[in-house]
Amino acid sequence: MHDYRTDNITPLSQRRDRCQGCGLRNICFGILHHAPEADMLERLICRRGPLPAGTVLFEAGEPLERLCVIRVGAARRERAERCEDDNQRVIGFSLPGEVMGLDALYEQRHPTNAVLLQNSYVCELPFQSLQGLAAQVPQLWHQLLRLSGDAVHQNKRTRLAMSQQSAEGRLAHGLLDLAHRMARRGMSAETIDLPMPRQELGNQLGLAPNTTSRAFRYLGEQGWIMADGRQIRLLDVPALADLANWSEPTPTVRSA
Amino acid sequence: MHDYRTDNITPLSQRRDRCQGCGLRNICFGILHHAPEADMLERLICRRGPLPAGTVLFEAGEPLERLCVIRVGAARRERAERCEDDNQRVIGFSLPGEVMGLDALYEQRHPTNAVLLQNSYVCELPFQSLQGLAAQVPQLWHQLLRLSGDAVHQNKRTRLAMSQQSAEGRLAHGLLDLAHRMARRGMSAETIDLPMPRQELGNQLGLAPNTTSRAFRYLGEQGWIMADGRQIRLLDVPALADLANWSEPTPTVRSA
DNA sequence: CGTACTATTGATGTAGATCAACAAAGGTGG
DNA sequence: CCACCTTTGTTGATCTACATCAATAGTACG
Repeated sequence: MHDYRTDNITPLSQRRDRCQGCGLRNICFGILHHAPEADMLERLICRRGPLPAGTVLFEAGEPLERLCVIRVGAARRERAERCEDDNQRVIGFSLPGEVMGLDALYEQRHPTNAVLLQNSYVCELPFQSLQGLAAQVPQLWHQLLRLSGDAVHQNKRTRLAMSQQSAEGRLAHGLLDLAHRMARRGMSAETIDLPMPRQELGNQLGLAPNTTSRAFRYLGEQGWIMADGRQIRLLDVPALADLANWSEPTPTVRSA
Repeated sequence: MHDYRTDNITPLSQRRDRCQGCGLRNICFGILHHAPEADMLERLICRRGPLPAGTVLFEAGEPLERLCVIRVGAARRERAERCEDDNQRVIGFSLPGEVMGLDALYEQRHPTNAVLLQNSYVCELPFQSLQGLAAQVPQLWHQLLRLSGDAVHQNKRTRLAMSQQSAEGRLAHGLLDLAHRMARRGMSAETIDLPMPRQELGNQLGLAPNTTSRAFRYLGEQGWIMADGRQIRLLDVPALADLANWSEPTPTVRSA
């Protein structure tokens, strides 16, 4: 594993395809689309890729220097300490378009590792520069706070599901969560391409590998989902939502 | 249950005891202590109390109008929908000094109810006004983002504990979490006065009432804690931390 | 063609939910 | 003051969901 920071940097001068699948739209969620400040933000962003699976974006304890958004790919967030059981470390996953690094603000250093699950393209944004820009565009602060606040809420809900649901319910919750988050970014909510092995998904849901397998089988047998390898099709979202005690607009319903 | 907004409002003109156990210090965490802007923030804050236990501070779906900080007391956060099992609704607890409402930013409306567990004193801060002040003191945005980001991380950790730990481990985690959060606000980390019934704490940890009781007994028998009613003394924090797979500075170690 | 890694399936044991009874504490009204 | 009820906590007995152990494929990759 080598330091990825030195390779695959696309010089800014060569890339002016703003908002074209890059992190800009994701970070700003449309706020700056047509503002002149969008250009300024654009200039602060640094794109990197392709980076191979396994690349460490940042490690726990590292000082927060930049926010990071995956353009294409996915990452796993994990605790720093090696546990006896190596599988008990996954804290969560980061999908394309989701801002990574906000949870580092409290201590000014990253609380977890971030490791790429697939070959990925990422955007980076020095936090210092962002602060500078935000001083001129206060809405940017508001936007970051929105994203962060949402993450709080989502995590609370998932925590509730984890502590109280059956294995099948957890899996349903996990799948709906992924679909929900992908739908937000304009990706298909019906067909999920799991960026991680099934077992790792199960593990993050607190399930043993074989329990995960059985839960997948169960959902398939009920006709709620169609699973083919890592391709998961959600056939009956309402049923899944019911099973998972999901209590918000289901993934197919786009939120504003 | 009546609308609490109309009673027990202390006119601002009568209260100039700034930073004296009020939410100001809590929200600003010392940032504005000596700045002239502290006065401005001070003027925006509205204190209320005493409010009786059971008071609904806000309900899910309500638009976000103000942030709220408990000065004395505690609150329970719960889902809006009535489940078959009424106990499966607790999302979390809010302790004195913790900002409530940031999770409402994404949708601009509160995702959960907030109900007082005890007779409490609270501070309120209209979000509009806060935005105005933050425009002049950008550090305030940063501070809010810090708090929110920290909440994200804490919730992720708890989620991990919930999904993978034994009953005793969960309880240990829950107690350490409370102690940790109280210690941050300068309260004792050794002796916890549970603001909620034990069973409700257990419930939030995904434990049945009788399992909660047994877990308490176990921790007591090991000599890790001394429990007398709602008074819990943490006798062996390292042991608890080990059991809970706690992986951060233990409550007695004050973080900067 | 072997060595990982990932997934499936069966057999077994156990942690904890559930059911049920009871005890202690706090409130309320007579 | 005491009878009464509600809330909260404890303890035992049973039952089940899931972890665990173990074996076997299927795939990918060197």
